[in-house]
Order: sequence, then structure tokens, then C-alpha cells
Amino acid sequence: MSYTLHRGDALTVLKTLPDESIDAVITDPPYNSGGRTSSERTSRSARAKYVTAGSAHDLADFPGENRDQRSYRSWLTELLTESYRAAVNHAVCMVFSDWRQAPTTSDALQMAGWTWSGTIPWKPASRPRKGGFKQSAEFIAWGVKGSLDNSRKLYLPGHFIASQPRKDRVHITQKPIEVMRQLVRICPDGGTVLDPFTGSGSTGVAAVREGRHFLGVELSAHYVGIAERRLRGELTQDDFTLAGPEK
Amino acid sequence: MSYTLHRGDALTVLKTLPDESIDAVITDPPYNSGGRTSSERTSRSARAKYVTAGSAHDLADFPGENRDQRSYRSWLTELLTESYRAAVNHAVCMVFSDWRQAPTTSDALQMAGWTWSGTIPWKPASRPRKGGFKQSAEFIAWGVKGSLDNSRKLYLPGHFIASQPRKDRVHITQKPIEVMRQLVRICPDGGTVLDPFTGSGSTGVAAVREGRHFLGVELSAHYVGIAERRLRGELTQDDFTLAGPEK
DNA sequence: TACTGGTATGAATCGGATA
DNA sequence: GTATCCGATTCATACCAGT
Repeated sequence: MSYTLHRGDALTVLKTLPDESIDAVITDPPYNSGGRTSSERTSRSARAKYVTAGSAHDLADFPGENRDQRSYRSWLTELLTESYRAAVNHAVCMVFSDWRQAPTTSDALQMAGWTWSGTIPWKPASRPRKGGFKQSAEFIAWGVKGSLDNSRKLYLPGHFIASQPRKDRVHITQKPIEVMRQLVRICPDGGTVLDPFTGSGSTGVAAVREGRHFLGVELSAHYVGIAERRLRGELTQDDFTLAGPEK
Repeated sequence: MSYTLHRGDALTVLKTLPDESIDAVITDPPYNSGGRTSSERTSRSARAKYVTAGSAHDLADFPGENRDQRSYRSWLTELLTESYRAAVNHAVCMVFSDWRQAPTTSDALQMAGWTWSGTIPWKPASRPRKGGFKQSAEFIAWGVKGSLDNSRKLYLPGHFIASQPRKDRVHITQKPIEVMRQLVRICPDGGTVLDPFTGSGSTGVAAVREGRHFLGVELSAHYVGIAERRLRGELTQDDFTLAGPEK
């Protein structure tokens, strides 16, 4: 398996991809939630919005959390449109969002041409909420280019229960590898998974482990470095596993 | 605890309710999903859509399943607007939907004036899907009139896992009582829960069991009869429980 | 290895003070 | 009134250390 990482703006890089070169898109864009007023949403950094005051960890901030709702929708639509162009027929696109952005996300998915086929909840640990229901779920909107490939003997779950990695976490929104490994199976074996918002590269790690190629784009040099290191580690480990028979 | 059932059109009945007479709205409107084309959605009856072909059971059809998406939104908005008017400050409104209607549902909730505060997934049993992700979740969009009452020491879960009742089921979309019992707790003790689409009356049964009053509306005479019977059973049972100390 | 008890923390939320 | 900042809050769960 191989991986390619681009440091740069997602949309700019996507435009350079050839048609029908991607077999699945799995990504977690910076969605612009959090905060009560529009200015709070657009002016505060991701860390300021999402990290509990007093939290001891010191994870780096990430860019892209400054769009208002309308611009988020059109930006995401354009991005998914380019992904659609670069995808093969039967390709699946999966986009993470929180509850606030879920409707906007499925709108953008459809506006970009994908056939919206479902919304999958997954449950990270979360805080309780006094006087009401705790918000314990996040969502993955998924869609297909054309129709699902019914010839594959593939049955994937419709919801995931897992929590964020706590140890060795390098990104505020890092996803558990076990969940990502399930998701990348939607990509045919040996195909290429695209993640325009690579972050710390969990999608890539999962893809490589599951025998898929990975194509990642990330704006922040800090995170490109981290993703590169993690992915290189995977390949080295693979080679090692191949070389020595034990375990 | 007491209950009131109206046989009639939801909107018509809602308009007759006095202002600020309702403490919570919990309902499962007939949403128009299923079917890939708008004509498929609007022409097939609820039974045809939701009941497995060849299934032997004989649940009655229910009305209201023939709206297209736009008209569904405006109809639901009007309905939720009337509910909003009839609700007290801090009242919570919860609306069930499937994944397809979830964005429309949160739109309507907000258009009606409620402050959308979250989307809760709940998982009924479902069939796997070849070549992709199983669609195992349905959603409850919830919102508040004004703001949540933070003085209550109430902490409710953010997702529910339960399967639809199989035995003793009297309505196609009947919800498990255990889930409904959790939901009705959002209504203050002794308050009144409104369900404009009572169906077989599960919301009412849960409300009565949890010590809330219930106000239900149902168009179908068939289901009003069933709901009435179930609710009367609850009260009788309550009386019995009160009379005899054992269990 | 399996259990147990202590501790840290979360893609938040809320009220209130300040500018 | 709006924007911004600050700090208190809440408990299920993962993690750790110790038996």
C-alpha cells in the first residue's frame, strides 16, 4: 500500500486530480459550529470553542473554523463537487459533522451530485447537559456516485460506538482508528481513499492497514508533519511484519 | 394522572388549544419517506412502504402519507408553530423522523420558533444493506421554547438503543415504551405532554406511567379506539397499584 | 489476568462581567 | 444591544495503579 500527502488548500489540490481516480472519499472537514452568536462561531479558534477550559492537554489548533453557515455550505459544496468529479462510478463519499451542521452537510453532498444514502451516528464520549438531553452523537452523512455496487459482499454497521483516543492523541478531533477501519472498507480492496482534510492522518492509517491506497491533503504544516510520521510508521511496521514471521 | 384524546385533524385541534397550556410536545408525524421518486412516495400507502412484502401481520394503514417534501415542510412548520403557541416558556418539543426527513424536520422546528437544541439518534432493529452501511438509526430533533430550564436536576441520555415492539404491536411505527418513558421526563412532573399524532398512544402510556398528563390528537378513528383502550388500561392498572400495596 | 477504586476530561454550554 | 472574554459546571467513560 502507498500514501501520498499534499500540503496545501484542499480545493486547490482537488482541482489538480484527474477524473475518476478516486474510489472513496472519507473526510472530517472543519465544521463551523460552537458558540452562541455568529461572531463567536467565526471569530473564535477551534481550541477556544471546543476545548474545555482547564483541560491539561496542549494540542495544536486547526485552521478553517471561520466560515459562517452560508459560506460553509457553498465551500463544502464546491469541495464535494470536485471530489465527485475525481471519483469513479459507484464511489462512496462520507462526511463527518456534528448535529448542528448535519442538515447543511447532507445538502452540500446532494448539491455536489452525490446521491445521499444515509446518515450514520457515532458516539464519542461527551458531557452531560443539565435540564435536557446530552448531545452524545456525531454524524456521518454518506452518499454514492451513481448507485451502490451491489455485487460486493459487504455489510457494514449502521452506527458506531467508540470514544476518542485519549492516549497518544495528537489532534483535537482525532477519530478512533477502529471506527475508521470499518469506514474505509467501503472502498474496494486496493482502491484509493481520498481525505481532503487529513489532520493527523487517522483516515490514512486506517486505509493503509486495510490495504487501501491513501491520498491526503492538509493545510497545516504542523499536521502534515504528524500525518507523515504516522503513515510512515505504518508502512515500516508493515514491512517489518512481512519480514519477520513472529506476530 | 389524566389523559384527553381528540379524534380529528391535528392542526384543527391544535388551533383550539389555549396559549401556554402545554409543557412538552413529543410526536412522531407521518413523514413521507420511502420510495425513491416523488410519485412513489406520494402514491404508495404507508402500509405498502413500511410493511415488508409478504409479511403476515395485519396492521391498519394510517393517513397523512401523501405529501411531497416541500408541502411536508410547510405543513409540519404550521403544526409546530401552533404547538409553540400552546407551549409554556422552557417547554421542549421532540419530533421523530427518519434520516431522509431529518434536515426538513430541524428546519421546520426552527421555522416554527423553537430553538433547535440537538438531534438524538435511536436505533430500532433493521435489515443490513448489501454493499454499504446499514441504515439502523432514526432521529429525534428536539428544541426549546426560549431556553432550557437549568434549575431542574435532570440529565437525560443522548441516544437510545431499543428495538421496536414486535409482540402486541398495534401500529406500524409504534415506539418502545421504555424509550418513550425516558423522553417524557423532559416534561416537568405533573405537566402536560401533547402528541398531535397519537397513533396507538405509546407517548400517552409513557406519560401516564411517568406521572404526566397527556393530551393526544389522532385522525384515525381506528387508532383513537386503540389508544383509548391502552390509556384506560394504564389508569385502571394505576388505580389497582395504588389500592394494593404489593408490587 | 481480572477486578476495583481513584482521577482526569470531553468538536460544550451557560451565565455574567466587560468592552 | 452586540461582541468578547472568563469561569463554573456536569457525569459517563477511559485510563491508571494497585490488589
